[in-house]
Amino acid sequence: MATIKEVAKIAGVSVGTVSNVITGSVTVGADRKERVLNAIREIEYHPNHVARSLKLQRTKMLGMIISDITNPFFSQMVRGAEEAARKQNYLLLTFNTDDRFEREEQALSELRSRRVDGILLVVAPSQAKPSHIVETLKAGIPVVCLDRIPPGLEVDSVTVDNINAARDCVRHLIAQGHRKIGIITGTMALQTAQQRLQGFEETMRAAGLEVDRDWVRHGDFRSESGYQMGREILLGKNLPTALFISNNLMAYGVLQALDDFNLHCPGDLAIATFDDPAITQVFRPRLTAISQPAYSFGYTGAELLIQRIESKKTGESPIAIRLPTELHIRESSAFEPRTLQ
Amino acid sequence: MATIKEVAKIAGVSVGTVSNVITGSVTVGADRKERVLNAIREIEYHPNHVARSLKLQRTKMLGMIISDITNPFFSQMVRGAEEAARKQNYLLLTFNTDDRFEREEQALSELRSRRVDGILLVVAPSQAKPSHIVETLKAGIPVVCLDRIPPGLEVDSVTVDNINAARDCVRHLIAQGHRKIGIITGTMALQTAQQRLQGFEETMRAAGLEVDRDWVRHGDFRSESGYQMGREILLGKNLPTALFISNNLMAYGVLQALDDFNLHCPGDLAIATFDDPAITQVFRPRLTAISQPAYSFGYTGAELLIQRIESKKTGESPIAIRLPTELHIRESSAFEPRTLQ
DNA sequence: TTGTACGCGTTATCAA
DNA sequence: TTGATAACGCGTACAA
Repeated sequence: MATIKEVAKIAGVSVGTVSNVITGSVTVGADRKERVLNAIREIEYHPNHVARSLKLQRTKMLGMIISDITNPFFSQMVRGAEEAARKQNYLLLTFNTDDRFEREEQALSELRSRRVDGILLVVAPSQAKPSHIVETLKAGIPVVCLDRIPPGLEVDSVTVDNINAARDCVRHLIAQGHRKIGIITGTMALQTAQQRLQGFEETMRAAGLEVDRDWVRHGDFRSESGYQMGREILLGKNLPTALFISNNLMAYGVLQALDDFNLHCPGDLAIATFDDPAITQVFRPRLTAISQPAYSFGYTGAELLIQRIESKKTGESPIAIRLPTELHIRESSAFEPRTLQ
Repeated sequence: MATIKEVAKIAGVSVGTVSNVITGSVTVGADRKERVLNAIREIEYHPNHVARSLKLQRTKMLGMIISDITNPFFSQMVRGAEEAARKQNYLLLTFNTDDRFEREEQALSELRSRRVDGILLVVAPSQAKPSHIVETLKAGIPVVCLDRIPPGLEVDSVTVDNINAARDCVRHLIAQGHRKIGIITGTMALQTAQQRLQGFEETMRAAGLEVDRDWVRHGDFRSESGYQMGREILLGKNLPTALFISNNLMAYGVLQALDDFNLHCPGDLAIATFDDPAITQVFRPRLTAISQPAYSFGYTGAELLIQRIESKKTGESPIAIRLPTELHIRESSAFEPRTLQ
């Protein structure tokens, strides 16, 4: 690998001059500049970013910790973050935790060793105090939490209003004619799951509607749990006519369960869900869904993070960005129970 | 940020000893080791990986260049690569090119500056000679091409047998009773697109079936092009009964087009496609699809790449790994034209 | 405007 | 087994 020294030798100038040409911070005489540029091209010199990072004490890398890139919600998020990052010459180092706390700890530790300039974090569920995050912050590494906020932590964040989104969605189900409505929650250790449940319960209570205890099931945001909970509900004696499901993956699981029983949506069970990836929209049933601005989560989060990094303001009060959601009403939430047909 | 020097001072030993404790390469006396470990914990020392990289001349980072993480095919691939990488303590630096050649060049250049130890590459379509890849290889940075092989380049690769996969799929359509079959190809500058078309044409010819020129459309692997080509075909006077589509995204586009015309699959137009992401399988219509081992592309590719890196065998003849595909026959390819009902 | 020399935090070599 | 020290490649004072 060519070094700055070799470039200097070929161009017949000093390393300082080459460096000045590259960074552009200091003006260099036109002739020398020319010679340097030629030398760079000649030996295909690529500035060693590792050495530069060591010297400058910053890597121009952002760490990004998510649960699973395979979930369209997160792949959109990563895409958004990457785009915002690249625009300011940052690169992304991505980790999947599968929502496992140990993995998050490992990722954070690794990222600190790698000396990333900041971290985008979708926290994993946990009962433990988020001391690993606190320590990271204390070490002067900015962290922006995306989608979820760890309980009892003051930190920059980009979120949505889960309570209101859930409320609107459940109201819609009621307006459709549904009275017997159930819910599959996400991992209850997560704030988002709690809030979606809260929105559901408040709305049902306000409408004076009973919720059978069998209709409230706690999943973990993965499709297998949706499948499992869906089955359990369908095996009950008293069936709801509609289900509010706390994310897309679990909704797919429920659809799978319906299929097993040879049941249909919405005829046998109506469904409304969080998350609304574009790819599913050409298929049937069309899902009534609360769309979250997944891409913006990443984009906005990265922008905020970089701002924090470059302004070096530590100890500021946390910035909390709220992004809007939107309820898309489609066929899966229709009220058309079989018995009426 | 704490340094190894501070650890040494606190533990009352030399930096060399601390280093030995950390890397574990040299045996250190039990008492000193103890003291070092305590000091590390006390000041929360995280070894500076940047400095280590500079010294060791390797970063334990892999570059990964794909077209779009948002496509489930690639997110699976990235996930696989990440898992294989982490198993051997490598991290992934990911780039989306949107299949644009300039972005690929930028990415490669950036990755070389970052001194990644190797690169996983899904090449973008291009007429140009892949000199940027050749130069990278020449610089001693191993590259493994995933899914697609750039024309005229000897390089390690992980691919599938596109010709045979397409052949099997088209044979299935014929066996179903279809005689009027069209195709939407991918970007024709890409080997995969060419091969899928080739498999299609060979099979049709072998079966003595005519292919209307209007039924052969060239897309670009993105859903918009599937939508566009789908519309054009549906607007024609002579309609095919089935369409072989070269990837998942374009298939969604075609479904969208069918929807616009209030037409149904497979009743009005049967469909078979490349790629088979799990999430779509609970929806209708169920797509007849050729599943590719997306995860394995990444996993196997990363393993191969790391092997190359660590064995340092340069100038070896390229290794070409072939992964199996599988045809999943579902309802979207059924032969049940409306006129017969 | 240009060149020299130092230091960023490690690891490896060598001598003790 | 341990400690001192020389790189790794770059950016940047500082001197010229």
